[in-house]
Amino acid sequence: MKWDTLEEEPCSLARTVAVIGDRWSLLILRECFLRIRRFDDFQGSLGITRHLLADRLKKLVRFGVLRKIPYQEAPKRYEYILTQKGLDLYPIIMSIVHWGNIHMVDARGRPLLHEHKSCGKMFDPVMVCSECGEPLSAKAVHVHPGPGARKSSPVHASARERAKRAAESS
Amino acid sequence: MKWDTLEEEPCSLARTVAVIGDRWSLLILRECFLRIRRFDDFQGSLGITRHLLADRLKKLVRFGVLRKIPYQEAPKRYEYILTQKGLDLYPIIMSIVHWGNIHMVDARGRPLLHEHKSCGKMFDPVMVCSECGEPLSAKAVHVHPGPGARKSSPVHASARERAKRAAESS
DNA sequence: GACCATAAGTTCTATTTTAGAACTGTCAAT
DNA sequence: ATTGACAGTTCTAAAATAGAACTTATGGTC
Repeated sequence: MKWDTLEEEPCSLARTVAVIGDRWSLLILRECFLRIRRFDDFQGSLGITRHLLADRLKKLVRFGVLRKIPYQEAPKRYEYILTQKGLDLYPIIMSIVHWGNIHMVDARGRPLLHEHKSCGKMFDPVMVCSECGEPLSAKAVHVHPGPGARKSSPVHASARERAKRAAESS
Repeated sequence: MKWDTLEEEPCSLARTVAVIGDRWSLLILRECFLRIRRFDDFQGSLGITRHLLADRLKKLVRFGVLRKIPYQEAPKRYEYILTQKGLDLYPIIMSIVHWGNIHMVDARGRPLLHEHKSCGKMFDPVMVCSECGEPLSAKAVHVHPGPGARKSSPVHASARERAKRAAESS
């Protein structure tokens, strides 16, 4: 599968993965949320090769996640800042950080703590239902095909076929 | 940077990216949450090469995200199911899907809709503060070094150096 | 008994991507 | 005139991926 076929999949996860589904994009975005904006700062803090950094920044700009803003003329220099579309990635970044905090920390504990300015407390992110406000778990969610679903979704094709065969043979 | 150096970074995001930070791992996990469990079903629904699928499943088992459970003897066959550690990835998957629903859908609309069984309504996931329950935004969060932080964090090294130079020259 | 199917991989080669380092161009300051 | 900052580009070697064929174990069919 090529990266550009991924963008066209009838699946919101696949399309998002086409944008952020590689390690460097996610690490670059982490830096963006930590107020890093310039090429050499990304390069220095991440240890990414300059070649790949240029490539990934270009991709994130192309997808509208980052915007190139000039911060000086002569010589013309740009910095990369998050668009609203990019800022909306915050729940993804935070849920990734939170999972790492729970499952991947060593004996020394968390590398970073997060303070919620509104309430002044150190917090963890919690994902809740927009309708009832209760915390979400995989088991409490049922999936339905939406208007953008593919007629015959490939997602369950072979599992469905096995189910059909089982039904026929009984 | 190698994948295994990523696991040891003093950053919960980097460590999580070492586990799920490639397109196939995320797509495999999507299938897991849609109740796909078997090798050929993953292969058929994703179109991933068998080689890479075997490799990624092995990695996810190694990290304790999936567990191999025998479902028949003679010949011995296994299926892959999510551990609790794997189930805890749900907020990550959901926030990725949600971002795609908002920013990457075409004219036809969302491929999938989600129903919250507890309240019976179609919902979107919302990330809130564990302490006050308010929705989170990047701007309302302040980051502090935690107990597992590196002494001299490389994260802001060059930005800090620039700040220092600016201070000295003024 | 020979032949086909199922399931879960493994092996092979060609292509693509990435790592690592060096190089380019523009301007400012010394 | 030289040095340094900044934002890239170019180069080659190493690693990862795609795509297809092959393997192993078993059960069922002609």
